[in-house]
Amino acid sequence: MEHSTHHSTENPFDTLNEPITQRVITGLSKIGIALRSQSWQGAESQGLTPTQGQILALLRSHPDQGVRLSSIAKGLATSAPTASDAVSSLVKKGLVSREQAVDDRRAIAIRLTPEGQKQAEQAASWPDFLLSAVEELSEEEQTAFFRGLTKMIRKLQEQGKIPTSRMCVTCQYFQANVYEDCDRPHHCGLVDAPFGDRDLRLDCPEHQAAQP
Amino acid sequence: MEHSTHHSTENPFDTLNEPITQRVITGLSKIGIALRSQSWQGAESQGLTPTQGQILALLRSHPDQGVRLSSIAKGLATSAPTASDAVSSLVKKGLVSREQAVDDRRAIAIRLTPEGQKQAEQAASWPDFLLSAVEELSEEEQTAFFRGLTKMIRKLQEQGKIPTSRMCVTCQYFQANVYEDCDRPHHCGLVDAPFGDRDLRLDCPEHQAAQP
DNA sequence: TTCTAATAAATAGGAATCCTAATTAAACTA
DNA sequence: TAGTTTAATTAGGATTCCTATTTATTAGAA
Repeated sequence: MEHSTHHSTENPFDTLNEPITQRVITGLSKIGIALRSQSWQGAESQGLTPTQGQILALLRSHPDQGVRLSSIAKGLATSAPTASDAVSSLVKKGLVSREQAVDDRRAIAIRLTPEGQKQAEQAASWPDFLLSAVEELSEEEQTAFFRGLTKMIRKLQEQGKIPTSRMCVTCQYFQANVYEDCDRPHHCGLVDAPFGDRDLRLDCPEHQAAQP
Repeated sequence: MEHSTHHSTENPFDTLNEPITQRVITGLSKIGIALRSQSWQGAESQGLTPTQGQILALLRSHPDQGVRLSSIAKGLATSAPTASDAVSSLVKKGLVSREQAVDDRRAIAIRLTPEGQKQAEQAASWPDFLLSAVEELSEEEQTAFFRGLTKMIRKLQEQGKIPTSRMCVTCQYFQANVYEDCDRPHHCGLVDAPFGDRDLRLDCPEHQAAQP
């Protein structure tokens, strides 16, 4: 009765407590509150709003070509008008340029200006207020936490509740669990090397979408 | 060279990848985007805004006495004016009442009306859109994830980056790691029973703040 | 006691967010 | 070519969000 039968019903917490799934959701909601309130603090110090800062950060992570307005709206999970407003503000501030897209004359290509480039650097780093909190976890805990996060994000993407991002697990170069090695069971066909859960990426520039 | 030296530098991901802490932060930011966009969807279907819905939910979890405006502002990590505006909207909609506080004539006591009671029920459940994502994790993964979440939230609270909530780990009834039992090492002095990480609460109505 | 902070909330004012609906222009498609 | 879809903007309205200010009340100090 000491080491093995712990999931018995004698534990008052089993009946008093909300299910753990519910408490995980509560916890994530609290992180959400922190993210919301800190996004204001981070952005305002730069004279930006959260949306504006997030647009700069998004442009920074897609440096190749100009980005469509619709991509921005999708990436931030806002409506097109909201994205358009924010881009207008950024143009007014000289951080971003609106250009004709070459391949579609309805569309625009949004790019960072040199000044925007600089600001984007800073804007992308506001979530680092979480760093010290993440560092409270041991390496193993971080890996486990990250794996859970990856699974959840993937599911949310499948459900259309979160913008799709360039994750390993949805990449054509990715082969899951092809090696015996517990630490590095996966294979990336692009760099042609094995890797593990803790190496998974959530937003890889080299991502090529796989067939579902 | 197969099972033990996995943290060698031969793994291209060790050098190519961002550190895992950074990717955890990226993942949490993505969850944050989901929370923001879904909070609109959840609230709008009720004719509310996210802030308004969150206020209803907060009032619901403090059913005893009327709640101060300042508590609401703190709990939602907004400024007092924002909270005041949202409360005014709720009063206009008949979901909430503003009363004189009995002990302090400057202060107000905010309460749910019967109609607000009903709406609060619904408003509190919008984060359940995460449920199916959390259920992607095994029981063990959920527990590990929850433990990580708890640690992070505690740290964020210490740093004042998140509103303090009524967590076990900051409660005077809580004694950490007093038992050998790995599954239930902690003790709750209120119900006088051992419990484990997966039973920890983030918002316990019986919470009594401990001395730091 | 009386004067002076400190606190609780509301108000003012302004920029931005957020939505839906409607508009304009261009690109597919039958 | 006509009709539909798509990309983006505009319009309009409620809300959010901030800081700074105002009013009332409480608490502390001389």
